[in-house]
Amino acid sequence: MLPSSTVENYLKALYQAEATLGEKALVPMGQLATAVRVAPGTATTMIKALAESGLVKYEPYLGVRLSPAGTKLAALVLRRHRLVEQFLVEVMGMSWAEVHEDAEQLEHVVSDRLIERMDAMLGHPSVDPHGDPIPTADGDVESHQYDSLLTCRLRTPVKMIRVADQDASFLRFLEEHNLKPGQSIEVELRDPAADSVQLRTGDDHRITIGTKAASKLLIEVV
Amino acid sequence: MLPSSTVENYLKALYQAEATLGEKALVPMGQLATAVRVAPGTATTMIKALAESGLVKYEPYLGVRLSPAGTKLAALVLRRHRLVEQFLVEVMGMSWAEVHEDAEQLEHVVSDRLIERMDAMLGHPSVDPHGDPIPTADGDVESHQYDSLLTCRLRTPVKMIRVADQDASFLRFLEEHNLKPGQSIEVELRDPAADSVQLRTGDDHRITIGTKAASKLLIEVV
DNA sequence: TCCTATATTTTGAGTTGTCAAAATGAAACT
DNA sequence: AGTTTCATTTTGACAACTCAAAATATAGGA
Repeated sequence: MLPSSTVENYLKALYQAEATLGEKALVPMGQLATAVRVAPGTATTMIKALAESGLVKYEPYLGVRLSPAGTKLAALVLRRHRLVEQFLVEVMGMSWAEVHEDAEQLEHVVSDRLIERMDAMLGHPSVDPHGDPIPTADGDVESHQYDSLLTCRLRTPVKMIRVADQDASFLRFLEEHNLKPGQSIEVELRDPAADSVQLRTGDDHRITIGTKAASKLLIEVV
Repeated sequence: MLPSSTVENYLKALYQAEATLGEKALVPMGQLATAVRVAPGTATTMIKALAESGLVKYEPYLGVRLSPAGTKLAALVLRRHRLVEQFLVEVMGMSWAEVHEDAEQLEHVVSDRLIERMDAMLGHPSVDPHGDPIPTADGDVESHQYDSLLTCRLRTPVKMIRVADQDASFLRFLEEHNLKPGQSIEVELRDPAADSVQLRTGDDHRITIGTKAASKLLIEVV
């Protein structure tokens, strides 16, 4: 029984929620319902069905967690999503700000044959345009823990690795200021009162962004 | 109200049935049901709904015909299908025998933005890998009437234009014998008793095929 | 015309995924 | 402990799509 697009979306949402909530945590129903954009009761119904088929572990009133089988399936959906995004940017010349919506649809229909063809054309990339890691065909992911521009040391050169947000207008903003994976950056100042973070980019531009935005830009010390 | 994949498939099937049945003919329910692979009663139900929303004209017990609105919608589905096929062959290097299934899925989810990007990358092609014409973004198609290898004059050089069949194994057979659009061919002999047609191709190979196969190879006198 | 074969439609039912709103459980604050 | 608050689950209903099988219409032949 291959999973419907709907099921794939639930699994993907759980996978991503677990990634930010931490491994062992249960994902609360409300959060899941919000993520897949359905009413709370709908999520409950769906999750009970998924628990029935062994893709998740469901603890009534507490939350859900992916089973090993569910985790693998979710990783494969994410693999398709991210390879498609990389393909749309690298091969089709689209902007990284506009590929998410298309990938969201395509991830459910691209065949194995097609996805492996894309993978080969792209030279088996390890990350997508946003720096998100691409799971292997077996569902394995290399997961690192990165600091963000909110938590890294001041006045220390770092390199941008990943953007933890898919919002198109945010990505367009980043693109305009050349804030994409690979860019070198230094945090000059953080002002908690102003809720702001001042940056200097490798190409010597200065930008001030909010702390919430800063927390979404993941980096590595060079 | 944008049409579901299911509706798009019904419209597409009607469009193609009308193309082979002739313009004014009504498509019988049984034929439609077979084409979309559902039980006869299912097709009746669906068609009544489509008639309700003005996409088809339904004559109980006689058959269905696309309305102008339905025709346009169907042509756009076909445009997406054929551009995707051309893309899979030209850009992704897939065989023309294996692109149909993938295109069948992708045609329902590729966005306008993406399909126009493909169209541009391909240089606005007028036909797909099988020689089928690609409708414009307005839903206009250039439709020619071609002779086939079954009906053309004997011992007269002709050029292959189009294959009127998407069956993967048939296409693989054609590929093996270099029988694709553009190839020049001569019919040497037709043997009604043996139900066969003998060909000589431009690269000087001889092949004998059945009349049914021959009728699917559309040609033009050079 | 009558009868039969075939195509089509109707009926009753099932599946998947969804919602709104009522009911209930858990937690939190006096 | 009692009560309010919030999240979660239950309930009843609906929309889209499907089928099998019964009922009916049409067309063709005797």
